[in-house]
Amino acid sequence: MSIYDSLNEKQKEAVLHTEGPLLILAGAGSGKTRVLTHRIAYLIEEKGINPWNILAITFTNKAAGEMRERVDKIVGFGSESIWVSTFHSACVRILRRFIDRLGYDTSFTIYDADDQKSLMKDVCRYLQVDTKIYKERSLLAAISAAKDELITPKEYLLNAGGDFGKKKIAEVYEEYEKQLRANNALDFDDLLLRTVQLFQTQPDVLDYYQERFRYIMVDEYQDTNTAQFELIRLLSSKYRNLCVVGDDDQSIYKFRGANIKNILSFEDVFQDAKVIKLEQNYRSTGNILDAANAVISHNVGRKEKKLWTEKDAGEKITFRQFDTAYDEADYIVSTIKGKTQSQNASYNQFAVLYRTNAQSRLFEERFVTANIPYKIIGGVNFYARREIKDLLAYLRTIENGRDDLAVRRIINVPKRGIGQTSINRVQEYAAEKEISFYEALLAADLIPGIGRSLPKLESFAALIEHFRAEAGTMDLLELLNEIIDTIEYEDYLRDIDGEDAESRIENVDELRNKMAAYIESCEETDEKPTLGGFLEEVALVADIDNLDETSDYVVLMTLHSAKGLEFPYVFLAGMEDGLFPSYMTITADDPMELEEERRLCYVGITRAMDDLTLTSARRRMVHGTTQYNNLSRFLKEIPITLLNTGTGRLEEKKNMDIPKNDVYAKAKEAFRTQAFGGVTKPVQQFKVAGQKGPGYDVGDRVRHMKFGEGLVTSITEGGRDYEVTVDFDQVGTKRMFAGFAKLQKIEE
DNA sequence: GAGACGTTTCTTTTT
DNA sequence: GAAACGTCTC
Repeated sequence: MSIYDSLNEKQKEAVLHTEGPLLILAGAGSGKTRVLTHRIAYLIEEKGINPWNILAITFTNKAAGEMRERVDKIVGFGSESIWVSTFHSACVRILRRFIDRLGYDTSFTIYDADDQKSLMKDVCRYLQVDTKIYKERSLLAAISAAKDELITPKEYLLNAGGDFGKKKIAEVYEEYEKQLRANNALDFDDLLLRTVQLFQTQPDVLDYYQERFRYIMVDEYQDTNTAQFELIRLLSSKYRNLCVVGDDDQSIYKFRGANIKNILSFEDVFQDAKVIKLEQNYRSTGNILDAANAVISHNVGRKEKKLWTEKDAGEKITFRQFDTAYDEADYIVSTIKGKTQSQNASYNQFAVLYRTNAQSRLFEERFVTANIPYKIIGGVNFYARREIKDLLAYLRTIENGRDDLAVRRIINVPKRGIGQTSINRVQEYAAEKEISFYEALLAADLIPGIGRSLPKLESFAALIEHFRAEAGTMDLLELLNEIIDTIEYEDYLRDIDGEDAESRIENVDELRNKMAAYIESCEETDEKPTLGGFLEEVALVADIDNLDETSDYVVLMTLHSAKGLEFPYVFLAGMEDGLFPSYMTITADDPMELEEERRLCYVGITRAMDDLTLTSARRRMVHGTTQYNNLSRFLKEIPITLLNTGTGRLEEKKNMDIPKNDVYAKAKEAFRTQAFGGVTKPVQQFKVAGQKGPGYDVGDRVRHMKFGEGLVTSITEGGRDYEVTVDFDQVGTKRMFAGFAKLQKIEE
């Protein structure tokens, strides 16, 4: 009996189809990782393909590690020469070797979101862009979107036409690129973009990798963006052995540039592509699967498929609504406690999923009080913490003297009496001489007007030079310790914030551990540990990579992070309109945004194997104010027969019994959300109850001819008419003019 | 140049 | 409610 006999017919078909383009539409829990690993095994063992010629791309490092492990088990040996990695790490590996062809140094630095923002601030200051009008964040978002689509600054300008805003973005984009290059740095999007450019302009490099990667597999294909698509198209265009696995129903990264067309039109681009659907689900019970199918069927733009299972219907899905988010957290935590006792479940069988990272805090408190081990995935990345970034900036400065951002970050950390004025002088001098900030520091005595700061600058430069010299002789860990000791960093932390100091120092310790782990992993693969290698690994880890299934803790994370995982018991918290789906998507003009949100819900439901619990709260604190939310519309898409609600129906307490002043808070909140999403208008005065108005007030229930009943959340005077915002029960929040809307107040 | 204090903005999701 | 930002004082 061969290992392939354990596969079902469809899975087997996918494994055996090795030549030419192949699209596997794999529903949630249909065993796609199994297919991929068996396919790799089949290629090596039955087809005699050299493992060296196989490339497998996954979404996270964690998935890559698991795949390698599983292939290891089936194949025996040779699996270490398969390339299993994420898009980003594959690109870094290629660029470290060839990026000099594009005029960068191969020791380039990778900038994270934080670095990007600092750089963008510099750019805006330099170009005198008003960041009140053009926010750094939105500029970066626009640039990132452009890079995902492989659009260069010049092309962006051409596309802008007469649009002033776009022309401005093009200008910023160009300068941003210039500064990245000057710093010998790449941002995340660059990693993909530059690799594509490398392949486009260097035929010999492309040919080298085409020859190497004769068999390519891409997991989570529905989440690839245009740059990633182009990358694999180029790589696979010679041998055409491209196998992509994805599920259009699980596409949840549109905001990051994922192009769902990549999967929906795969067959158009690769005309001879074979398509295989995997629809048998091995993960969830019948009820859970029915609920998932029911929810996702509300989406219009999707490839028709229906998951089925041989499993029993299982327990009904539990739903509970609570007064507050605290009650919700209490319920979930005590239920977990209860089930570990009554059903003898272990903590690592539970996951709590939510829409936004902010929701994790309440749970964290409760888990601590209940003394239940837990792990929060996501939120503030470990490597984004201030103390870690400081130390990494030292390492980066040692590694890449052109990384101005890193140098400027640490020039006065710990305090050396070097202030903004001196930094600006150095900066100006560097710009004038067209040298890096650090080079300017080395010649600080030539900087005009530097005055009394000179000795401080010189001693900082000497410090870095000292570390550089040591970097040549010491091993990595010694170097890190030397830095921490020399700058007396732990004392510095105690100085600046007494209270948090200890946890920050623990983080510093953790950084040492991470470095030690890196060195160890190098020994396993016989690579030489380098500073560059460490910094690279650090730049590309996602928090989810730290999830360890063998440790016994409850996992808390966002729905996005949960993709690809499964748990026997799943809690989906915060099932409320306004939170999930978010206000952004409810009020968006584009209905596709709500569909993406629904896919996220589908992802959440399908994480559960045996037991799914949905919860919501009537009120919760958001941004420091109390918000009142109705039940999530997604809940109502689940057939009531699948739910155990305690009462047999979806109970919905209307917002009528809310104290008046809270209604105002909500109204204000709603207005702000509206103003933020739409055209920015000066905030107008809120009408106070009792004054002349359209015949109803904030907090009243009204009826609209088309939209039905809803709650008035704000009324503002807009010139000749009143502008009314109503949260309708059926269609969500709408803003309209009272004169046209003809709203009828419902008397209670 | 540094620290204290008040004000404003933000949050959807992440490699 | 926190973090980032701006302003003021020493």
